[in-house]
Amino acid sequence: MRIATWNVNSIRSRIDRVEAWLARSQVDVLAIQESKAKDEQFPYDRFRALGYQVAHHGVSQWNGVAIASRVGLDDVQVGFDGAPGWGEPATAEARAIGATCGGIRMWSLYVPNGRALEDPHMAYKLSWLDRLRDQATGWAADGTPVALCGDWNIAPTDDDVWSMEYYADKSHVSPGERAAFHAFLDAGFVDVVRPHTPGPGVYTYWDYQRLAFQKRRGMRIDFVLGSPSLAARVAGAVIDREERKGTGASDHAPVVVQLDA
DNA sequence: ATGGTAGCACCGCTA
Repeated sequence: MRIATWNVNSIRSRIDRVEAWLARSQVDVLAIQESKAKDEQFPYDRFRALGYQVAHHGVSQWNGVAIASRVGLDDVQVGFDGAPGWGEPATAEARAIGATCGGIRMWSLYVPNGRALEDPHMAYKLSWLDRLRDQATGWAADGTPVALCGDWNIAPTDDDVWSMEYYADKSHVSPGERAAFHAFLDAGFVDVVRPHTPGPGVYTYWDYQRLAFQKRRGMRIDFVLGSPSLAARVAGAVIDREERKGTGASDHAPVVVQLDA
């Protein structure tokens, strides 16, 4: 079985590329982030035509998460208990959806950006991650294979950014964010991609600006964190940077994990 | 050459 995660940066503008990528990548389950669509705008039919069931959660033009599966899709959960909201008044954003696909408890996660170190969005990001870790620990407690897939908006080590000088005073690399990410590892989750895609200089995201992709100026911020029983089944992983090329690409590359059996 | 992109919805916001 093959699972993947991809921040598509608008499903409506990217659907042709997503369709073509599914056809050639042959993934069984795809966690999608940043659909930038409400449920009624999501192109369900395009996925169905390829043999995938889809669960999508989108409430505005921002955020939006989905799971597409051709190995079953059951027990869909929108959001997670205790997830903090944003705005005034604080309301839950469309940043998490879970479903059981082929025996794997899949989660598509779009972690809040943080924006800047002193921005209120940073506290929201850290709180959101703390609550997620608390919940995810419970999901995996009985040995269920859990895959926390998504855009984490954190570069956990210096090797995960093209320049620490550039990011020194910016979000994504701060000690607080890295601690929030590391807390998942402490809870038993494993970055199942890194052993198969060693760095430095290996990224999943490149800004659209300043020819970042061509200059190899990226960040590794998209991850599949597996519970121990999932991690034990990982046979390989790739970051499909070919998909970042050409006109009409998302600014994120898909990340694919091959599982035994 | 000291700026550059992209997407959505609206003329700014988010990334």
